[in-house]
Amino acid sequence: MVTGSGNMRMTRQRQVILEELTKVTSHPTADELYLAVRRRLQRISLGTVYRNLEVLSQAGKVLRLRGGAQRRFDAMVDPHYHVRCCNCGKVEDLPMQANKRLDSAAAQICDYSIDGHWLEFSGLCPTCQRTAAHE
Amino acid sequence: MVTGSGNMRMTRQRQVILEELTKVTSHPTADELYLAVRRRLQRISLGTVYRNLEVLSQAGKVLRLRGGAQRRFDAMVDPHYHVRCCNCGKVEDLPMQANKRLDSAAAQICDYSIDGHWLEFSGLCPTCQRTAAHE
DNA sequence: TTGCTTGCAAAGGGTTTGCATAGGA
DNA sequence: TCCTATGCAAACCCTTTGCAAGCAA
Repeated sequence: MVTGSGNMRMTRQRQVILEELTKVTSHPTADELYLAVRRRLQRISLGTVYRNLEVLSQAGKVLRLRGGAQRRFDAMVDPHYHVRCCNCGKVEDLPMQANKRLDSAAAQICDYSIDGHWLEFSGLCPTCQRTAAHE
Repeated sequence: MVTGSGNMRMTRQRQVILEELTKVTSHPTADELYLAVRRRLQRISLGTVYRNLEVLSQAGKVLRLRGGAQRRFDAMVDPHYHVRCCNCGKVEDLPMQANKRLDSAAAQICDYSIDGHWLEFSGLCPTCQRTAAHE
């Protein structure tokens, strides 16, 4: 297990980053989160946001999304799935329960010790569907 | 559909890139592939490799893997799943059939027009399991 | 001949890092 | 006090791009 929250100091910056991330469901990038946090801590630096997101995700308090060109983050750390719009890149949570049976199935057909999976759907979001229809 | 192979010229570079990618199952990065291709075409540039991987993936002849810090590619374009070693980053194919029912399930619980999904397992590869055991 | 492709090199953009200072515990 | 965390800015790394020359069709 690599989920030790260890001796992590709860600094004001770290706290505000976590609070702002918890406020939204938009899976912001580090930069988007930086903009939000800066409204409360004017002197915070982007580097601090990156460093804290790294620390927080190692402590299991933040989820780092896979895929996409840019890294995205989520304060919802319970296993869940996502949909990503293949046109605008938006990512949303899916109210679908993570299926642990997939892990056992995978474990049976390969020699890895499976500890989880990532499932992401892709498609057009409603907005982009409308845009596409007009073309 | 955006899968037109269009009027793509089959240049020597493009052909060798595709051939070298087809030879391996290691899901190489652009740079790794560049090294392999350069053994046959000494003057090829990394930019050309990137450009061709982009063109080939838009033509549906190459699969661009998601996730991970670096982009990886696969000549196996039929839908299939992967396992990624969370220690060394290696990616392998899984002999597991892609489950289309997942798409319908997702389509029912969100308003995206789903056109596919990405399923990737994570765990320790046999090599890293052994390394971990010695510590 | 036409215009897509290439090699080269520079630019881009997101993320990481070194360093002196600040500040939790 | 002790040591981690911060702000700042430079460094990094992968990827993209502009341009003149090359080459497939």
